[in-house]
Amino acid sequence: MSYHHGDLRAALIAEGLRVARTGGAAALGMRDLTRAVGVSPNAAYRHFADRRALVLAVALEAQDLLADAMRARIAGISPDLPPVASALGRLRAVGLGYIHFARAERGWFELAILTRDDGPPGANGPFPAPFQLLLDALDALVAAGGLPAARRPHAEWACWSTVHGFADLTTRGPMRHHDTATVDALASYVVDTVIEGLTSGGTT
Amino acid sequence: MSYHHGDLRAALIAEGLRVARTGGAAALGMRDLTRAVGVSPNAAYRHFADRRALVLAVALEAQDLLADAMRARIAGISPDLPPVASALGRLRAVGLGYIHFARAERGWFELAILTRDDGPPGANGPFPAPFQLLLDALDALVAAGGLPAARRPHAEWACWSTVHGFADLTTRGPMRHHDTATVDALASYVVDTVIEGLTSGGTT
DNA sequence: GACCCTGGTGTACGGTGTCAACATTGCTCC
DNA sequence: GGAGCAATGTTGACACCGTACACCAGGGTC
Repeated sequence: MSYHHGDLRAALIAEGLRVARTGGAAALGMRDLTRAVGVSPNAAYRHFADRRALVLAVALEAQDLLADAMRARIAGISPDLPPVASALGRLRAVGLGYIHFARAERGWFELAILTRDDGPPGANGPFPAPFQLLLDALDALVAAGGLPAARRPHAEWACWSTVHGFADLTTRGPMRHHDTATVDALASYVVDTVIEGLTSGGTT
Repeated sequence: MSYHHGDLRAALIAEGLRVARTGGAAALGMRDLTRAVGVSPNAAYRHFADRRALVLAVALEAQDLLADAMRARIAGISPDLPPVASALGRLRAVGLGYIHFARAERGWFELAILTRDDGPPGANGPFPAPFQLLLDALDALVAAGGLPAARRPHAEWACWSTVHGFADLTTRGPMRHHDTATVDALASYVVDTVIEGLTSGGTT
């Protein structure tokens, strides 16, 4: 057995992703991961400051997986649709993709929404990919004429709040054990409700 | 010092509530709590099956505190308002009370939204008090004529998703470090947006 | 007074994250 | 090609955790 591992950092992240898929962040133990990779516990400290750093590294990968899932759903939209309908479909896809991923991959989702505490989003580096997809979808909706420009500001927070809240309620919360059909129907309803609130004339 | 404690269970919960206020659920350690109360670690096991059970017991108290905060906010609504405006104000108070509590008392909030996994809400015993407040507010809005009865079903999930999502985003999520004024403004905007989506005519 | 139930104590086990000191390897430079 | 060195691994230890097991103090009841 070779003394050096080759790429221990990558191996730990890969194994972390594997076990976190079903076990969530709690399954990412220093000793467990190093054991699975076939290395002594402290070897990990050559690549990660502490457990938290390792978890965050795995979380970044999970965030990419979430973004991929959302993009895949966006790609499934029929290309020959009128602009507004297309933009609306894309916005819906962003939300429903988020929700579907949360339910299909709870462990990964738990990681994906983990945030390192280094100020507001976008302050250090670009926005996280899933959030950027939402911003793009909203901008596209404005460009297509499906949303008045005056109502664009802060719309991302309304959307993200609803979608994220629904995802949380149906994974960790009280709707955890509801059957898939019910949850899917509710997801559509909930997403449509925010979009309705966004697009219809209001007070502010 | 008397051999028997008197009411160790209550003492543990009280101390738990005290430390969880700033430390969240993670601060609820068997050894820490028993130490603080002046008792041996294993004494707790006469009253709680395991750590999880203790945390859930404290969580129940926290849930009551959340409900109290929401009720206090509801009580602050001007009594001489037209019925619809009053009902709307009450619904808003439910949402904003939830959000405000989440931000003012993160530790307690983290506990309050903890759910034991015993089926859907209401299946075993009554609904949690905070959720019941939401149901009541929605029903009252229908009674006052502010929401068509046809649109009442499932409305609670749209409301709860948005409000809970916003609470999560502003406590654990990316808006964690935004200043209070900004968050307060966004909270109103977001809550109003769902209500708008609920009350204005839609597709379904 | 003998009994047991309730609610505490002490000790111990296996687990964790992490620190400090040491060993091994491959790369670089004279 | 050998010396030196940085990178990367290992071993051992520490403090801490949740918890199982055996034991014991006190109060209530027959």
